Amino acid sequence: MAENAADDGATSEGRPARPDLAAMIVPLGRALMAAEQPVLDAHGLTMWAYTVLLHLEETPIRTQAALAGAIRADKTRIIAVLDDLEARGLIHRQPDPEDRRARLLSLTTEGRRLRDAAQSAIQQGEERLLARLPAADRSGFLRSLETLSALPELAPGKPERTTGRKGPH
Amino acid sequence: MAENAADDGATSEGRPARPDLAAMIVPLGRALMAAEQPVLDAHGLTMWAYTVLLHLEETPIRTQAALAGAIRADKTRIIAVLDDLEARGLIHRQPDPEDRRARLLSLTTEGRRLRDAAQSAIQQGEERLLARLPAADRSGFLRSLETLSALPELAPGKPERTTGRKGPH
DNA sequence: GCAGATCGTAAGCGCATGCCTATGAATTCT
DNA sequence: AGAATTCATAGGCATGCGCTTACGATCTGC
Repeated sequence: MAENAADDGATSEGRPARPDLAAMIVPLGRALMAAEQPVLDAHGLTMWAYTVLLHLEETPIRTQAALAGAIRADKTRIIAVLDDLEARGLIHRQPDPEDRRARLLSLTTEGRRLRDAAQSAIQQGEERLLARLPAADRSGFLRSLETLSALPELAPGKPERTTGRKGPH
Repeated sequence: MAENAADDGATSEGRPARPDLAAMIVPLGRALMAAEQPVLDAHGLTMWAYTVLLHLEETPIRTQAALAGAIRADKTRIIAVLDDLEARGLIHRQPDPEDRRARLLSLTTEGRRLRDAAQSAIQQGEERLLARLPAADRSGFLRSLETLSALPELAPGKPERTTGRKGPH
């Protein structure tokens, strides 16, 4: 295993020993989203709505702007989503007594129930994929994902100035 | 290892032991793409162009339609990309002598050089990310990615009927 | 040789999205 | 009190994309 880079990365600058991370991960994400779609449809949720439900539970969110930032959505774009979720009794949107400009967002019991049901079904489908991995790699894979997801340089940062999407990935 | 799901998935249907795969992978892919962008800019390549260069080398592609399918692009959309790449001497686009409707696509030496340079730079950046993973997990992570990428159910399949993008991820 | 299918190309439609601006309500600073 | 800021909301603009249609050139089957 000289500079031929057997399982080493492309550190040696030659032709790559592996595909680009993005070239593997982005399509993977695409496929996962595609797999989610039917489940979400079955639960009457859009991807945005599901994302909102997920993030409302995970961290205490106070302002809609904060929520929008957290899920990388436009502040003005989640309004309709929230309107819908509220109308269906899945979330509460009460004016903050401390700062009546803001609307306090929280899940209703019904919302939590739906979120749990959808997420459970989704993760069940994902497990079918993970089952394809050698058991030895599986937990490491998940651990690695969680590690990378927590990295600061992966944080939303700041979309510096792009209109709409960019590339194929 | 009861139903409490320590490192097990959400098979037991309760609150999830981990975030959704998509919720971790999609942002990761987004971040990777964002990290690629400056490198591509520096090499004078768009994401589409880079993707084309990558796929032209990897598998012998004969028709533009096949290429478009392989990179999940619209047949009509890569034309401009190919025009540009050809004009810059990075690819050849000769009419197939066997079927003069088709254009044979191939990388020029210059194209291969640029592709190698860009990919090398990109993977170098990716290595910095991978370095954050415990060495024990790293190779397994990459192996898992390659495994999952090769899965048939992750293959482009067929975008069944979506207009533009869909969700937040 | 003619009909139908295929390839590359061009042009247009519709859609989802991000960004910007404006408006009104409420808060904070001076 | 008045000015500046923040929040939620609404509307409009521009972009990137997928899909469809159309067209000419070409290949294939009859």
